[in-house]
Amino acid sequence: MTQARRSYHHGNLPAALAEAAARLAREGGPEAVVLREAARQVGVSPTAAYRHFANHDDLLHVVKERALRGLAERMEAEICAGPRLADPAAEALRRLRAIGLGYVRFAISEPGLFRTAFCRTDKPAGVTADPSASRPYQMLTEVLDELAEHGKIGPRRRPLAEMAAWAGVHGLAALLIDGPLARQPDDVRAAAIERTLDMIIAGICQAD
Amino acid sequence: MTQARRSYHHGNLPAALAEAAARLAREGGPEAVVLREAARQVGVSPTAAYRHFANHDDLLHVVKERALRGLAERMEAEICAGPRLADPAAEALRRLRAIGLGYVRFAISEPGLFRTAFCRTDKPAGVTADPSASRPYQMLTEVLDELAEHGKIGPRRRPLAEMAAWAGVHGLAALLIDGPLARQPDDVRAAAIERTLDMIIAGICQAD
DNA sequence: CGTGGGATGTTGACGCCGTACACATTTCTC
DNA sequence: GAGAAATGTGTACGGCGTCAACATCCCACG
Repeated sequence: MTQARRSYHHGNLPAALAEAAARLAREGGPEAVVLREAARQVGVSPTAAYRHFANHDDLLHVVKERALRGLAERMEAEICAGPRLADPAAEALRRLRAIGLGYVRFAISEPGLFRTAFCRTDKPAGVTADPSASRPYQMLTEVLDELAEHGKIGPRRRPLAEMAAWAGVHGLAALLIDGPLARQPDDVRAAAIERTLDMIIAGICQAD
Repeated sequence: MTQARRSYHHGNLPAALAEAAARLAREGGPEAVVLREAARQVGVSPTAAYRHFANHDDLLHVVKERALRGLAERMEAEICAGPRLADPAAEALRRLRAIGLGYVRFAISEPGLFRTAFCRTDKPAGVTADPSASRPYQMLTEVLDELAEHGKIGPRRRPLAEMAAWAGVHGLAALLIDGPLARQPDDVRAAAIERTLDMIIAGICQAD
């Protein structure tokens, strides 16, 4: 936590502000990222933020990038968590499932950050902030390529398979944190996750 | 369009405000729904709105319900558009696809309203505003039941199939209007829609 | 018919927000 | 060590949601 500073200068205001803003996003989603409140928590005047962020949207954008990074890390963790399988096709399937599971688990455990990761900002997603340029997306592509090699995905169906898979898990996450599944008991939610991941895998893995 | 009123009393302020707010949502999404602006467009003082809406969130909630109704209508229209097929299983599949198509087409043609339909509001979705209580959802359930009857969906896989299908189209819509697919040429977007609907149908229709 | 009360709309104010501008302080560089 | 560049402050403006007090209108009841 940030404590009262001794000198006129803060020392590392950009990082401190970003951290405070990220905390706000974590607890209340993108709407809760309020520049003045972040400055308040850091113990600095509101206008000080403008030395390091162009405007409110810029600050939000930084938090968004951070949230996307958190999502990516969660997904990677989920992939590494499971045991590697000997059969390459089975291993690819395991990874595909793990990627999806990491996605929705992050959404569930950090709904505020998840919503911030996909909130609209004026500034377009930069290289770092575009999920389709991130490491998990690369891994998804690799996994799908492997499945195609092993004949699990027909060549005509291979293109855009990442988008279809992404759509599935993203929608699932949305239903879980904001939609009708948010108000369901845990066992129902878990079953819905299983059912949807099954749908994605079966729907992705088709011959032509 | 609303024109200057003649008398002190407006005549139908609630409807006029809701309409103005809906217009704002249509053009700028939920963030654009600002009470004062709606009042301005109707030609009334900001506080007049408080005679008819508890607060800003209440107004937004009304627009949200309206947007959900628009989505439902679009889906129904899409179902009715196509030719009825003789084979009942094929007909059910056609409807399933039409439901999904209506969903994403509404999102594409009315992104502001679509985002408003699923934006967070303090007030929980009432009976009218809960999509899972709406007519299209009922139709989705019916279609899935039919597919189950005709053996296209295994009994163990039938439960929660609506959630899986919903997740798929909802995520697809999100990717199309805010995500990476938003910045793609039309042919890529169309292909992504096809690919994802295929995934959903194939993923839903599985034996146990 | 007229009058009084409830419904409806207005004015003014408050505190919050993002943000611009001028100024103060510190730190860095030559 | 002096000036320049970087960093933080104070003040102010307009916009927002919202409240309290007041104005206007309409209608129901005597």
